[in-house]
Amino acid sequence: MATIKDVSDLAGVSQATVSRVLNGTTRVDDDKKRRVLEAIKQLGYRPNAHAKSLASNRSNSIGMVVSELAGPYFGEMMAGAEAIIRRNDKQMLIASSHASESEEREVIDFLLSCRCDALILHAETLSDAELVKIHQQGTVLVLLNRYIPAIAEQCFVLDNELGGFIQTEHMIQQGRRRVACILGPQWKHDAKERFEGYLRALKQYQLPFDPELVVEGDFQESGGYAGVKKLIARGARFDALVCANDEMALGAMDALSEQGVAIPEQVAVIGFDDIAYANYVTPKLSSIHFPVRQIAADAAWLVMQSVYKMEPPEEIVQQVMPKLVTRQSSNCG
Amino acid sequence: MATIKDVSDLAGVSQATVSRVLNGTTRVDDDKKRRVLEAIKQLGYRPNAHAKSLASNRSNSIGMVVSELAGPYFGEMMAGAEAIIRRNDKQMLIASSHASESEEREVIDFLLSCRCDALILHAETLSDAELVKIHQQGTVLVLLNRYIPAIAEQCFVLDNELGGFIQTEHMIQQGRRRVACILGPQWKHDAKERFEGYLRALKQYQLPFDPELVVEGDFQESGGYAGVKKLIARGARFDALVCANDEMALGAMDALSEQGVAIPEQVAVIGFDDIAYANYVTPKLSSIHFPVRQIAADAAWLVMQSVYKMEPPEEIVQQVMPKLVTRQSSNCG
DNA sequence: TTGTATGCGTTATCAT
DNA sequence: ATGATAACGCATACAA
Repeated sequence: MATIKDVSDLAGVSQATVSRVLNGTTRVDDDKKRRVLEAIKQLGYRPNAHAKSLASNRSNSIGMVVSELAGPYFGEMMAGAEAIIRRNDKQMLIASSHASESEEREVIDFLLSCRCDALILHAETLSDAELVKIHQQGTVLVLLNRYIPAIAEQCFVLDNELGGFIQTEHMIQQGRRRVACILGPQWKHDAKERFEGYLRALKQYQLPFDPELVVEGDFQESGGYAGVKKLIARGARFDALVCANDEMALGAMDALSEQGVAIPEQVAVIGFDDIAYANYVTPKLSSIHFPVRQIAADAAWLVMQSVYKMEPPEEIVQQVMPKLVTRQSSNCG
Repeated sequence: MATIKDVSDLAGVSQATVSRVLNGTTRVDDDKKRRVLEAIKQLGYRPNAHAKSLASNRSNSIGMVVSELAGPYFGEMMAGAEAIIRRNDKQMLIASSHASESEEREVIDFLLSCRCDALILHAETLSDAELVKIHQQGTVLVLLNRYIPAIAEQCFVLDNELGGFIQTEHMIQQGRRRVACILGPQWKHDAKERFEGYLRALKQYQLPFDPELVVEGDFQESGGYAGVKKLIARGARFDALVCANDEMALGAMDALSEQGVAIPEQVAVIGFDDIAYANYVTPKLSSIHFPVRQIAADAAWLVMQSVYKMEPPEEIVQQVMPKLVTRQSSNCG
């Protein structure tokens, strides 16, 4: 592949001049400029990004880490960040960690090797200390759906506990008294917080906590399906089902239908995240709205601002409040 | 950030020696090796990927272009490729084109600037000639869901026409005679081919083609919803609905339910792609199985093979046959 | 086994 | 405005 030297030779100018017309740093004689552009086209020249980064100590790229590349939640997250990054003519490098600690460390290492100008992380497994350390070593980083007091200014979060509370409270206000719950993996911060919200709601409305009504899932459809099967197998009786995310709620609804349980008449169901498909199942799924796309976009803006001095069009919101979205599955359709 | 020189200084060896223990190219004295590793840890040294690529003329990265980062179809595609790439210790760079010609060209340019060792493309807008040209210029590239005779060995495809035929035939075999169809954007290759399959099925079963029964959508849920509204508005009568993808089918089912139309009793519905959610809507959606994840994985293997001489565990399949998956929406639940 | 020296393709700092 | 030339951080051929 052609180099800048090939271009300068063909155009009969110095490498420096080629670099100048490429980057527009200094004015260049119109005639020479034409010759350079001509040579570039003729040779099919493309600047080598590696050489550029090496020389300029800027990669113009933002690294992003998500748990999975597939799935509605992370899809929205990636899309939200990318839109902003691309709008500002930067590039985004995406890597997935599969929520494994070793992989999470590995991909962050990779992105640091790429000398990303900043990192946007959905880090689930790394310790607070480890993340703080990366930040202290001089890497600009932003955290999604995770709060670490020491670097609070870098965190973008939804109040998961309140979300869990709202879910549960909604069920109770619909007149339900035996509210079952399918939890997310309890080692995950958000899953745990959502569970805490569930507990607080029960307490506030003076309903007894019954461990028989609670099962832990994996945030996947299959986990929700299995969760309902488990509840039924243990003979649990419930008239409402709070799910820690929408995907499990879909699986749960599938299992309930299979058992001939009417939703919401016999069991009201509510999810969390408000993914697009919540609106396309029958009955439509009530949920807690989690504006992931917007949050990720705001996170990207924070990076644009602190690294490249670009100004965001509106205020950046780092703490967003969960919002109840009622649909048919909780009898409000 | 620390450089290789900092490490060699601290360890009291030459830069070359550090490079050697890093890459394991030559045997290094155990003691020196220890000192180097110690220095690396102490300094928190991370090799600069840019310098590495520049010096070795290898980036160890595969570029991937998809139309969107969000959505079940591309999510599966990315996940399928990434799994294989990461298993072989290479990295994947993802970029999205939003199915716009200028953006598609732009992101490919970016990936070429990154000197990716190969490209995996879901290219919808670029001309055959343009893609062939990239290939001829020496870039290893692989095409997903697109067939270009000149570089057939680089193409991974599903027989979309046959898929469209099977969809339609299935409806007819269910005893339906007025088969409506919500098309994908007709400038897209796959959407057009699927439509051709629809037409062939009608012909083969001697059903008249009625333009009133056909609307063009945008491959999104909202497009499917709007499509049904349009059909109803124009007074079209139909007892089956073939949708060019699942997402439009979900939107269509939503619109039908809203109108009080019973699925499948009054109108049978079938989608295309067999996304995960097809199994979680009510009634469950019949579809054409499109193993995107597997195809993308195979595509990645082809790259691994041709660029890095890695051997795939099984045979790489570049042409896959569409497979009918019957569920409740077509009365086969 | 180890060190030295050169080159990779740019940008940036000088002169001119 | 333009041209040399020295970095940038690493791999590698060559010498020792």
